[in-house]
Amino acid sequence: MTEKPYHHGNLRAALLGAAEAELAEAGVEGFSLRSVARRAGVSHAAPKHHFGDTTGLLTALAAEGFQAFVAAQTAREEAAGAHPSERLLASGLGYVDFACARPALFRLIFTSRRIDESSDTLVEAGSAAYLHLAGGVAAAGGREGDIAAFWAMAHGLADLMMSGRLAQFADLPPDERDAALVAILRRALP
Amino acid sequence: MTEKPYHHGNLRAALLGAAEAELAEAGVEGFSLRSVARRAGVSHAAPKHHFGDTTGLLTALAAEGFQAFVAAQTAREEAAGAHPSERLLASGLGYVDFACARPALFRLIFTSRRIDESSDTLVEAGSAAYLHLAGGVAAAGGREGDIAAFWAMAHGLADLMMSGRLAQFADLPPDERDAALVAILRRALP
DNA sequence: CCAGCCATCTTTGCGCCGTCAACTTCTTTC
DNA sequence: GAAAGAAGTTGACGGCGCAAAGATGGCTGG
Repeated sequence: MTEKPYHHGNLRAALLGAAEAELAEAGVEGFSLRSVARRAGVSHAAPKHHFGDTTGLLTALAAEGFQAFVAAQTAREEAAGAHPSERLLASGLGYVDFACARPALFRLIFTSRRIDESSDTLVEAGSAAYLHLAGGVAAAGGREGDIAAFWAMAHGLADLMMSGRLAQFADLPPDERDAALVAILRRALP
Repeated sequence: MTEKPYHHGNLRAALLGAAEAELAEAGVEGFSLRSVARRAGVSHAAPKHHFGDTTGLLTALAAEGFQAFVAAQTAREEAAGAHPSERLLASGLGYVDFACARPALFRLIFTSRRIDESSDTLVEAGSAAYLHLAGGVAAAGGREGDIAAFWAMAHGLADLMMSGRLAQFADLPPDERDAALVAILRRALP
């Protein structure tokens, strides 16, 4: 019955979980390190040892976010057929999925000034995400310029969907929504 | 020799200017109302009377931002020819121009949770921006679905360019850069 | 087995921040 | 020309990020 052991045991993971919850509720702007600590049931200075400061925590969260971001794309790809173009389109749907499901994390990753862009783990995770996309485009017969085109289209759709600016699609039933998005994504295909 | 008159005279405008400078330097995350007041040379509580709170100030700034955003697009359109499709493509370049020239304002407008989305002036300014885009797409022979496609492409390019993720284009000389962007935007044309 | 080391967490303190309330100064209006 | 109200200031409050120093307890070498 260790009610409140002095040592948490797995505080790092608990803080990351609390941080994402905090991020989802308060957004990057309202993010508070002390609030995260309260969520995890520890003192307000406890995060320091694991992450240094707010930037450190958010950077670690962003690195994890990139992995989940790629996973969302992969999940869609695996549900698609074997045709490379279809898989790339599915990947685009996964891109949008992630943005809509975890908007605060999406924003943190792509537009926050509160993360350390030079962090090794973050750079690595971000590069992996880019390589995943570039690989998909290449498999679909795309060349260098096609990467930017498909990326921009998928990213634009994701960002607008996430911020509720394409309500016309958001209100559709899932399969129709996906079909509408694919019809647009297809324009950016190689 | 009114060294420091008690009444500023045009504090509202001065605060808006200081706020954009603050935004550009500190970003939405690091934005500080007190710092804005210091920039304008007034007491820390002076903004209250004009904008209420931080959200009020940022919301007013965002509304102005939307107008500048449309202006950036219009400037490009007027430099383009008379052909509707070319004008729409030029508008897309203006979209990207604005994002790159005033990234913090772009972020404030599109992805900040720190503005009052229900503000009348903001909604009006945002609607005007949307209608401008929709009008351009319609003039180019586009239908309902084409709006989302072109918007997403322009927005995605703008967001990625702004955050330095398309360095391949950013490093190009202006005309080549524009040509590369137009080549991509063209895919989203009706 | 136990002594000490070290990672982990808490407490305390500092300055900055946003917001509010009360006050002062100026302008406008009747 | 005085009252009324608009425009700024001052002071206070709690919350925040961060740093330093203390408390706790797991772990390792003897």
